[in-house]
Amino acid sequence: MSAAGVAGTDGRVLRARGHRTRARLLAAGAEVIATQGLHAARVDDIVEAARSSHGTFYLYFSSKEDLFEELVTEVAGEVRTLVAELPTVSDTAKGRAGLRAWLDRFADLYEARGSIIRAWTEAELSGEVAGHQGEAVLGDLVGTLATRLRLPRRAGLDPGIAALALVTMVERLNYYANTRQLQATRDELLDVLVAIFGAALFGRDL
Amino acid sequence: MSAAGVAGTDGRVLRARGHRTRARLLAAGAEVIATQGLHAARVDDIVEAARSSHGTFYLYFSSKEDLFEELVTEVAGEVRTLVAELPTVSDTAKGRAGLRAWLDRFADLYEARGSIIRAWTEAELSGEVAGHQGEAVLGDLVGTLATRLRLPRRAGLDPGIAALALVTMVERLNYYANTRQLQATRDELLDVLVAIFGAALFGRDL
Amino acid sequence: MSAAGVAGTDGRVLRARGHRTRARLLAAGAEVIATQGLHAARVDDIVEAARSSHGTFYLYFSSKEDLFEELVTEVAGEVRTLVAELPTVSDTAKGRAGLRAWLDRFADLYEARGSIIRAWTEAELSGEVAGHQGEAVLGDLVGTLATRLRLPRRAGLDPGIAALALVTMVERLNYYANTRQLQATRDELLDVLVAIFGAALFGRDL
Amino acid sequence: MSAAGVAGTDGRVLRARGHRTRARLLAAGAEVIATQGLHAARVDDIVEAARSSHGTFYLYFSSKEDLFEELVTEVAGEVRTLVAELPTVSDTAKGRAGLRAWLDRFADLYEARGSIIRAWTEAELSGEVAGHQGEAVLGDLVGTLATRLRLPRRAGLDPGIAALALVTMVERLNYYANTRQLQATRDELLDVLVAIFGAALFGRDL
DNA sequence: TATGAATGAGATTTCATTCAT
DNA sequence: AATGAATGAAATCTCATTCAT
Repeated sequence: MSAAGVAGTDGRVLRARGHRTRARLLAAGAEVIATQGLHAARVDDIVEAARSSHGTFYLYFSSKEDLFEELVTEVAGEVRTLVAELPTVSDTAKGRAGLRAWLDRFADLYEARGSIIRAWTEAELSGEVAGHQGEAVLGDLVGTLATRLRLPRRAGLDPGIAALALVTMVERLNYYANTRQLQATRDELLDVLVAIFGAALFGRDL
Repeated sequence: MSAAGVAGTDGRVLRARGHRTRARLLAAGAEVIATQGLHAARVDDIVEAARSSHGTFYLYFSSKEDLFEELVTEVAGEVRTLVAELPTVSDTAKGRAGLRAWLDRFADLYEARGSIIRAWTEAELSGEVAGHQGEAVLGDLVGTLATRLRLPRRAGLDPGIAALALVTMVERLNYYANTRQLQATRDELLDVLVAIFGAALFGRDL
Repeated sequence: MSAAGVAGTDGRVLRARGHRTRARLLAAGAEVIATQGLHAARVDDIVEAARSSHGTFYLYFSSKEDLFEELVTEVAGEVRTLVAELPTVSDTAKGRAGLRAWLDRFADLYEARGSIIRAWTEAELSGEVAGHQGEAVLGDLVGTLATRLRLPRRAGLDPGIAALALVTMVERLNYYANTRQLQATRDELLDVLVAIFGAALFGRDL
Repeated sequence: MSAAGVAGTDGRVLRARGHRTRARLLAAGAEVIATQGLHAARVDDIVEAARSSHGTFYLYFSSKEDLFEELVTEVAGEVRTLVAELPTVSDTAKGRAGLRAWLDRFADLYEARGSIIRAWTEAELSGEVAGHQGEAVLGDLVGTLATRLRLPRRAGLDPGIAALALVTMVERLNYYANTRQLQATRDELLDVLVAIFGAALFGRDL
């Protein structure tokens, strides 16, 4: 989406200043939601963090949900991009290194955007936001994994379920690492994920 | 907790009718929270579902959060009981059968109580409820798993992290199964979980 | 009012047990009002203090105000009795001693009943209770004082106003003494009151 | 306090319109509290009297008590100013005239602000408001009186108690005059007060 | 005569959104 | 393009009073 294409609520095409203000509000929204959670985040907090005002907020977003969906769309794009770059994983040193590198990038993304991802999951579940980008992105990720990871078929397992199992494991482990409920270094985290992936994929030792 | 020991907000000991009303409110609370989420659930909805009134609600609970914590304590007890019964898993048919049976019971519990567990996780994270039973129960589960599953040490992996990874996988897979984002039979679910556990624990093929 | 004449809300004549319960509620009401003030005093507190119940409360009093008015009537009677015993004050040692003794009894009464008297004043003023016994009792006291104290007429002063001035001084000084805003012994209190009365009445030195 | 320094609940600096609204709410609050008393005064009444709304009310005050404390601070300032201007009273025509003039100003202040003063006294006593400005102001007044009135020491009276006695007399007499429980002209009121003060201070005839 | 459960009107407070400048 | 004042619907919680036993 090019900057020129972004418009305010009423469809006006925005000038430079407008873009900056809009971006400030988005960033403030992300920050406030990360800190306080989606529900506790009040428009008041967001405009204060953005050093803006209520009136201005509604100049750029039609509602609080609107801003949130915008954030989700942003993050969904980033996730899709990352998913597209998931390497085909083979049972070689190179294959493992590629997987580890990819999981490292995922961890980076989660560190930066995890709060949005979490809020998004919760919100979609409770039906508080309209779209269902979440399911789509998740389905995308699971589908790609199921394909690229070449999960063995011989055991009669559903590769979709297995892929989902592994995906959620990755997501949750990053979640706990970011919420400080898990004290672990990035390397320890990746060690465990790669080991379990490896065992699941190639039947290797843990 | 014997019935005689349960009391209203002000410490009164309740009679039979009181107990019934209180139980009705708890059940209604669980149902409404399951359906709408903790935030969207209004006291209004709960008392309506319980065919009771605001005044009565506050006779038994000091706030919506109070009722919720009560529910959480209930569920936490059930989870702890189940955790205590986690078998030691060995690489035998019997060991796998024991694990599968336990995961089946976990799935049952999650089916019945998952909505509370989810709301609880979210609420604790955003600091909306006082206690931290969630972390304690999770730590309990992870610790028990790390011990009983005899995760291999030779790979230099942190057993705590590995146990957490497996636990979250179990929890999330049940989550998606219950929220209908995952269409899978109970058997398909257990197949995948047992397979990944087996691979992680004993280095076997998926 | 004889015990036999006291009845419950519905006009029933009460038996011994009923009388005791009613008395317990009255005493509890006085205590709670003294401690927490009229507004903060909830029926809940009163019945708890009386080790009774809501249902029982409304068996004896038609409302919270009803109990309060009963208390006021009681106190009003005590005040009237005391007022009736106000001695004629002459400018002699005996006259002063009589005045001092009477003020001492007033202080006793205020110590015991001041909280009711205060609540009563406030409530009547804000129109929260129906009756106007307060004004009547005050008028009675002022009238009696104006007569018995033989306030000098020659200065052209209105004896009613002067009597009111002195009465309020007595009431407020006791008030501050009882609310601990004034740290004074009973003797210091009486010294000041007698001195100012004396000066006002007989033009003597303070 | 300059207008620029006054802010809403959240510390925003207000513009002209905001100041007007805030002032309207304060005035309405004073009026409603005067009429109905602190307890009976509902936020609803206040915003209606101010032709404003609930939301606006809480934009400027964090609660009903907050508004009330603001009023009290205002009045406390006025009382302190008046107290500071209490003249040293000597036993001369000029001294009496000065005292009378001061009592006249006190009566004016009480006429305008008495309702606040009364509510304030009651509220502080029952612990419904946080501050204890009342005791401080009263102590101030009593201390100043005790000093400036040169109450005779020879009688062995505590000047603090005597000053308090006189102060309360002034306050209460104004109170009864304003609540229409005392029908008296301003002059009659002042006559009595000056006379009793004079008698107390200089041992003169009433 | 006593009890305690149940009620619901009414009060306070919050906050997304709109309005006026 | 920006601001901040104003709004009011909706949610929580209290408590005097009534009901059922």
